[in-house]
Amino acid sequence: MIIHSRNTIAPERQARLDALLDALRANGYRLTSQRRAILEALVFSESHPGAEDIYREVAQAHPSMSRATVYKTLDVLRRTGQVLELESREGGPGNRYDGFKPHSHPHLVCTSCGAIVDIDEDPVKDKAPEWAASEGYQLHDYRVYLYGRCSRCR
Amino acid sequence: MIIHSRNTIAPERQARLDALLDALRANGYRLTSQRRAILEALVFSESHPGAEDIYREVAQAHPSMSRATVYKTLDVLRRTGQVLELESREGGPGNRYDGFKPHSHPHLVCTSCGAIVDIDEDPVKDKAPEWAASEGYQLHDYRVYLYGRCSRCR
DNA sequence: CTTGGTGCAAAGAGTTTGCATGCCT
DNA sequence: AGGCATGCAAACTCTTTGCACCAAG
Repeated sequence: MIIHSRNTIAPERQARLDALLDALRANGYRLTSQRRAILEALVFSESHPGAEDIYREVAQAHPSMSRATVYKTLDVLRRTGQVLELESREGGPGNRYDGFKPHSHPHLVCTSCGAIVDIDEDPVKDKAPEWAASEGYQLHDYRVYLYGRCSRCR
Repeated sequence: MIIHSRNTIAPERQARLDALLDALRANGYRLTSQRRAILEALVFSESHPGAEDIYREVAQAHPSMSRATVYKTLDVLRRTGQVLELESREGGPGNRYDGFKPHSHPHLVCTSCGAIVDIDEDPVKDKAPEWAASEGYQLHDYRVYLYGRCSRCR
């Protein structure tokens, strides 16, 4: 999977990267070169990469990079709410990550090639708290996955 | 996890079990005593059991039961569209299954104890095909998971 | 300097698979 | 009788963990 082709500069991605770095600093985490590389790969990817994708991308510049470091960094980001973890298995093995838009939003997953695209509309967002409350639950988060076949795979 | 307490007869569950048996027969699958037991555990459970829950329930009457048989039977049911597989990891490890209402519908998952309850409203159902089409995807299925803490866990 | 981070390897968990035996149809 | 189903164990994959070494602050 191609993480990104950084031919054109994406200012909003750069801003998001800065915000991520700030968030880690604010939480007392150290900014190692490995972490910077992982954050960069995450934020500049438009394909909702998996841990393995991030590892392969980052390992090019950091040959000694370990998968464990990728997982540990993803764990840090998850705990600080800076990455959205997609747990759907339908788009291939392993979890997928969104570091650019870390708030919950619906995703459309190709069950053939694993491509994932964001959906901008979200009818669940507003209703979810009521539903949860009516069952006595305190809502924390939610996920919406649509499964289908993308145009390229058909 | 308690699969079910069958003190009161649930006619709609029995009807669903019969439909499941018919579906397997219609697809040329053999009805072994193990399969019957697994289907029964699935259909009469109100807790969206995981594979391990089903195994433990069924193993009581079938001491030689294998986990592999549970997984293989779930695979048969999945392929024939007779069970809804919930892949969310937030409610504990392992997939969860709904054999009573095999059509997709939203679920509310307790991230503390893993309890899962059905949500009857579903604003995604109607909108999903449009969203998918607008991205060039052919929609097959979808999932909606709400995560929270149930009243007992708070 | 001090403490948290990294990288390696091994462990872990859930699920799948190969194969000999068994039993449904 | 024939062939799918079962059960055992091993394999597999993704992810987590323990620990010695290293580097950020």
